Amino acid sequence: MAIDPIDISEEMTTFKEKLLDKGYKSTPQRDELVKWMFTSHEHFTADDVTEYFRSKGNKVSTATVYRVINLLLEFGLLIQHDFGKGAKYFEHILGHEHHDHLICINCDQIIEFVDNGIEKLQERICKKHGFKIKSHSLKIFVECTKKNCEYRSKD
Amino acid sequence: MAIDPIDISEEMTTFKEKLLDKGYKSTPQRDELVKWMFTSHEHFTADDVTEYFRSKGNKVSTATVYRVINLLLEFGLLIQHDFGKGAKYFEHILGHEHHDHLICINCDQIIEFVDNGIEKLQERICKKHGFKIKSHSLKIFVECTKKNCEYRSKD
DNA sequence: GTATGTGCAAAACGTTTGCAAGTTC
DNA sequence: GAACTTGCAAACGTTTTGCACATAC
Repeated sequence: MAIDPIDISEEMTTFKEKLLDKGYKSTPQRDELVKWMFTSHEHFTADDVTEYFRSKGNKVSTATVYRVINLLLEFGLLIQHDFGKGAKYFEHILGHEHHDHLICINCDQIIEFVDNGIEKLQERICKKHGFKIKSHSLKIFVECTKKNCEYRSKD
Repeated sequence: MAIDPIDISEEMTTFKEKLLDKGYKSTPQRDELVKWMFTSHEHFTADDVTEYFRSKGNKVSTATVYRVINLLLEFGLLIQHDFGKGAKYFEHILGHEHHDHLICINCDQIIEFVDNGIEKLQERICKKHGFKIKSHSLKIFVECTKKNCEYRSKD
């Protein structure tokens, strides 16, 4: 799939500002990793990142990958998902309106969708219970229609 | 909190029938563990179970606890949740209509709620995308109002 | 020059598995 | 007694951490 390049220069600036703000330093590793994560069009795991850089011949240590991810989470520039597939999945927030996910229980397919009904529902429920909303996560587990996915459509 | 005892005898029978059905055997460990899980009014982790039995002086091995949990999941008598708190949480299905969760991001409080709007929403979305619904999970992350929970209400 | 970041290997965590000994049917 | 279950410890996959060395400011 062709990647239509997003302009991430503004967000890179935000990132660097946040770094300095907190007394952290700008390094080539952080730059490269953050650039990759901001440009990624998919949900990715820590391992995806490491593997990508390894395959390009640029070694990054797992530790650094996780440290950068945690930095971005702290800055609110990355969102974490738990799709029940073992590892955590991440996704940057650039130009993404809030969305939820359809997850195939058999294969790795994850589809995003947006539905305004949920936002209203969420507000209604939190108002009723008197809590302060921070975020929500709606996952609908489905069986998808990919050809390579029929293998467990028993029951 | 006083526990109002539920009658689980019917479900214990179901459990034993399913065991025999699949050529598995009934053992004292399974009985005790399943009884505890069916009687539990809370979401629990594998560790909660192990700890409970240890504290009572009845040793159970972690392996057996996990094996029983997986058995109940296989039988559809237990539901698994991922609340982003590290370990998996489990909950029996007895007398529980489907519900979703409010999760405090700071403390361990998890509140259940029922809202019919979600069911309709779920159907609408799956119909639109042409997938077969298996289940859904709506989690609303909030900050709760427990006294022991104010400690991270900054930002 | 000091504080912070990196990479490595080791540890930590929740969960699963191989195997010898014990139980159930 | 054949098949299944248990408990232990070892293995697992993901994520974190301690530490010596390297880098940014």
